[in-house]
Amino acid sequence: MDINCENCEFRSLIFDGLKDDETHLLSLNKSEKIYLKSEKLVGEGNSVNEFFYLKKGLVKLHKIGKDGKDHIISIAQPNDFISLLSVFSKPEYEYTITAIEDSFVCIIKLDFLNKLIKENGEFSITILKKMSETYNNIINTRFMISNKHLRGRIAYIILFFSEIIYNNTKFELPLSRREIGELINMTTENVIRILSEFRKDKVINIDGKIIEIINGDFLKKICLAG
Amino acid sequence: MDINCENCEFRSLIFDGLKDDETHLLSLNKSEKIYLKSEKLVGEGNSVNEFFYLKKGLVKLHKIGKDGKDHIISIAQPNDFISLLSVFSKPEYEYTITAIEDSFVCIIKLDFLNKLIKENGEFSITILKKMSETYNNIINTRFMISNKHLRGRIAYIILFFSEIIYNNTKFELPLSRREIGELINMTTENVIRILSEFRKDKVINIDGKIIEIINGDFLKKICLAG
DNA sequence: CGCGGCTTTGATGTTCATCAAGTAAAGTGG
DNA sequence: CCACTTTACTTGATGAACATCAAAGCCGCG
Repeated sequence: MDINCENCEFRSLIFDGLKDDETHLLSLNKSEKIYLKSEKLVGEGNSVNEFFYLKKGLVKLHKIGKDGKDHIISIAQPNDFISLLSVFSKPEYEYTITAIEDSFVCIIKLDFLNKLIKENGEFSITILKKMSETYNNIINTRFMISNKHLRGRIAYIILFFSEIIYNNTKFELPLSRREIGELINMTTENVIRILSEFRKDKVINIDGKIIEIINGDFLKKICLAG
Repeated sequence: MDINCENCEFRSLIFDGLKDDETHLLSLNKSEKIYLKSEKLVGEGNSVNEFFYLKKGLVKLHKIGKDGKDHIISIAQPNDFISLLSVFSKPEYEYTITAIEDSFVCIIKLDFLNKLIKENGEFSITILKKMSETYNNIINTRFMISNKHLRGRIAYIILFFSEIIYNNTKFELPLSRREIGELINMTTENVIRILSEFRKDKVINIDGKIIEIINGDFLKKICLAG
């Protein structure tokens, strides 16, 4: 399981900036792990001493609201630093991270990462940029979703999985209807209602969790219109 | 106007970590400026080559949505790095920043800041932490607001200005009713309606933009209840 | 003085959550 | 492997929360 980081095919642009000796040290300070679908990587309140890098799979970042219901903050995909949100500001995770597909994760000791940042100026700039992008992405997405009507949100989420995650007009939803509601702020019933509506209007085909986009232009129009 | 950074009374914890010669260089690479209420510091699309640090006053970070309406993302207060959101990930600002009170700002050249980050490892960690906090704060606030009913949102915003910004149960709102709506996602009419309701119920006093909290416990209850 | 922007209140309609009820699917224990 | 329980999915009916529309008063400003 333990691959040398020098040859890691997944090594992101971030770690490409490291010097050879640093990359070698990285090999010694990381571990790798597979999490199965619905397995928890970290829980809200867990102490932060590692840094998770998603190589393969899909995870959700979520948190229980004061209403007692679960809310999904974002979906992370391969090459994302999935613990970026909590790692520098708090001693404990503010969110729970759960695999929504079988996921292959690279785990780096936080002490080592901090050392790298302190010693390698270029690397620290790269991390700053990546972090800024990650956060901006989340804020922009949440902003967009909260300004859409239900039909627009469903259109958005279908296009998100089709274009951003699976790069295919036909794909299997990694989330239940309830989870989709938790992600885009609507009730399970309405998720189903609007999916059915799109099916009746021949915008998509639905077969359980398999979604196929028939009229992508319409979805894009609805998504933009809000 | 140009004060040496060594003696700057506003110098935040961030810059306290600098070495003496770096602090001196900071003096040479910064300028200071006063923006009057409703004056724009930067506009969406402006190129990012400076870093703004708010010494005194209050600014809003906002952006035009696809609906053509303005939306306020967050309010920044003294000691905040107000351009933190765009500065590392994009060549242009994604948001507009406008003073909502007369504001005193310290402007640092971005080149110099990048140099500091590369050369001073401790400083780069401090910036990472500050950035993480800023972003987390925004995400948590937006999350909280979007999960509240209108009355809860108004209660929240009154408490926000009272407790976080002005530290006083009586204060002058720096925002118009419309802007409050833009900040907490509701229409101007409903902002007014619920403020009036709170006034009738003797929860607050209103005199134009002057708000005085009478029943703070009730506000806290409503704010928490959602 | 008149115009536009801010504030206020009331009436109306739409969007959406909630409630209810039923079917299908999936996990659990004997 | 089957009965049992739970969880996911689905549809319809109802009502609450909220946006929109309309109208009027107020104030600052050219």
